[in-house]
Amino acid sequence: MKRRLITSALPYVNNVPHLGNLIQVLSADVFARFCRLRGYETLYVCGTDEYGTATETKALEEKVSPRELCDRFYEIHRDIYEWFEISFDTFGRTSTPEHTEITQSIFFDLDKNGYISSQSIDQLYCDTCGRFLADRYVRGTCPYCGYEGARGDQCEMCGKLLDPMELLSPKCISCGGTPRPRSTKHLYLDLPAILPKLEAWMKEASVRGFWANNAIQMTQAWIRDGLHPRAITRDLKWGIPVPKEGFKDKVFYVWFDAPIGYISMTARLAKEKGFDWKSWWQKPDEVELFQFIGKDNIPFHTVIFPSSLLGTGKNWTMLHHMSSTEYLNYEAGKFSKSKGIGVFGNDAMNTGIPADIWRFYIFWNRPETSDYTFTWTDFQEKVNGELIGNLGNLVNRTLTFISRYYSGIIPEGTPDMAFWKEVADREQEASELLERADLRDAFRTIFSIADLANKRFQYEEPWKARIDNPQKASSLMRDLCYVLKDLAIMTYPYMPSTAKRLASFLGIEIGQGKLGWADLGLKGEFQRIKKHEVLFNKLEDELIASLRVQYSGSQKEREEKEEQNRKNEGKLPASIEKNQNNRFDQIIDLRVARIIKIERHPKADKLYIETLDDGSGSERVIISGLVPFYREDELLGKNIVLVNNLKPAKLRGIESAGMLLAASTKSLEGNEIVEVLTAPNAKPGERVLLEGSSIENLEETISKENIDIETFLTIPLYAKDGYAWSEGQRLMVRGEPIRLEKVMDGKIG
RNA sequence: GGCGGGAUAGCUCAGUUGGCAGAGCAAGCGGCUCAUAUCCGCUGGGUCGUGGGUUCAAUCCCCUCUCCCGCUACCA
Repeated sequence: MKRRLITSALPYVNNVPHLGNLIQVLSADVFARFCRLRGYETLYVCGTDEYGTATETKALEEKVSPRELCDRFYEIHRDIYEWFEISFDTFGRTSTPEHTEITQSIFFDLDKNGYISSQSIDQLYCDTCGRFLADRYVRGTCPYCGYEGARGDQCEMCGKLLDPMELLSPKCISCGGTPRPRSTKHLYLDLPAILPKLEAWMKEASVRGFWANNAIQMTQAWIRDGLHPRAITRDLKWGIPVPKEGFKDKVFYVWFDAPIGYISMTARLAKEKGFDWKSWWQKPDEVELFQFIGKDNIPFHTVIFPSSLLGTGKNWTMLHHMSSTEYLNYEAGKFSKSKGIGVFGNDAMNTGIPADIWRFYIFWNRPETSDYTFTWTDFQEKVNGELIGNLGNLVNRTLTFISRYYSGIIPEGTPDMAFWKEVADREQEASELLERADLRDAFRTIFSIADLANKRFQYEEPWKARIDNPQKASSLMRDLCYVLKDLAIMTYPYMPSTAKRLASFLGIEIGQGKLGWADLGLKGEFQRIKKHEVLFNKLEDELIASLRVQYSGSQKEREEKEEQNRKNEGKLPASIEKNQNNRFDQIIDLRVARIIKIERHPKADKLYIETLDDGSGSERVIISGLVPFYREDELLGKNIVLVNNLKPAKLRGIESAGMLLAASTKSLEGNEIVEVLTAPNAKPGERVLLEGSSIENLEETISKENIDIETFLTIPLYAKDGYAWSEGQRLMVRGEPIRLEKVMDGKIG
């Protein structure tokens, strides 16, 4: 029986985990608890991933050291996981001496074996601080709007995305000095060179370790699309120093050191407890490594980390089973930290709903094969229906019955072997599923045993039988007590507190040295019920309704939801159309502009760089992917339709301040036809409006803010009958509709 | 545009050596009453996204298309 080394994805330190993030940690916890109960020697390792730009920047903003910031967030994480009763053997962190030591030694081995190369790139360097500056560490004057405090990656005033190199009079934000461009060298992990080893390993390991389907697919896609050398160093302070001549002022890139955290956290625990970490991590014949992650993390665990280990030439304990889940979504959309959407760990704690209820819901619906949507209604239904209605009710009705009619003494009787055969079959099935870390199916199988018991309770009608046929009723109640014992054991990995309470009702205990997986079935003797009470209280409508409001998205989204509801009720389609037009008016600012200069993008095949006269007096540059469809001279001098308030974006290193509109369709032969919208009779700067709009009220309603491309794309624009349309109205300039010649019908974008 | 994933009952989702399509919840009906208005039984409900192909037989295998989600890009 191999020992089991279990890890869950290391949470990045400066975020508070939400329910979606918690799935990994909880999943590994269930698996670890199961393994211990079944007698496997088990080690569950997790901890915070702390190094990197994000932490360093946030610390700088809050004027604390990265260490202090991490200390604070480490506690937040630890408290949340503690509340959820995660049974880590260790919950460590990556900012430890052990981590540095092991990361560096892995690097030494890789370097020694020739898997490390180097390459130079240009970045801003601050002489005073003596270091290269990450994008966000530079501020200067925005070359577009003149704002003096623009950040290196984006100007907060005009919203333009920037390259730190284009800032006028750039300043280092920590010392105020003037940085200058300087070439810097970085180290690369030569993944292509390790590929043969990786492929050989992956081919076998994925089958033997019955990886989740998404892990196999994604890994194969990565390998198929070609691996490139990956930079493993960064010009930062908050990280592990690179122990190589010429790179001493650099640190390792987080993705390189983070997975090594699994190892170093084990090493730190080993030091405390007095064992050798290598007895876990360099014993592939004795140890199986199970890793629990989300699908976004797959390539790091199946390609990059294994490559790092294989490249050392040492005999590492490699990934055995990959349990990678899909996403948990929230109500209408996604869980999102930045937008504050969803239920976070601390929210769950504040609801007053016990951890085991959350654990129940997470596992009942664990997104194993496809995304799953958390809704409050669903939460309430599943908890009240399954957890309370099925399991809770079985416990309560059984124990109440025994205490009322048998004075709490568990009656003698003869087991119903047909019933126990069925129970044993399902227990066997659940065990097998758990061995494969199919946590959801195993959980549901366990509940099906409670369901079976409820059915028998109902069918045998002990409330009648205890008078007509006392022997039958006694035997039934005795069997049910044994079922409750089994349920207590089997639900222990999933809902430890609840399982312990249930066990205590029966006067038994679960855990190491107590009852475990081997005690399933008709084993042990019962005397009497110690006590009993309801396991959970129902989730009331009022509570759920108030939580839904409390944790719903932004105000704006709530309004949209209401609008959706109105739409579903099928009210007043006319007014909705009107709404859409208002939306068009409020969001999009279209202007005529003349192309006064056009050239090819030096680093792209399909892109033109167009300089425009947009009537504002100053020139404006946009990029368009029109090379396959137009020659330069066909476009030069044309009056095009410009999206005036689109957020700028970089294309192949050059910024585009807006976009022109073009219609496209497919010819009968399947070739793409593209036609730029033009307004030959208009002047640059003139507004393009929807038919029927008057310019006076539009000037008032138009948003001054730039919109992003996603927002823009929510406005339907299309070509029909040789005109450009939006929501049933034509686009007009100077009172004339915009005409198309080549693309009579098609999309506009 | 590329890659990946999805589309199955009103809702959330299962469904692999291809064989008349499933669960739970919701809806309707009936029963029981030990139990937290719970539990048990029955019923209704789906052209398995579109159009082709392979096959005696396709939700499943192959191709086309449409729509949705994620990532990504020389979309802007």
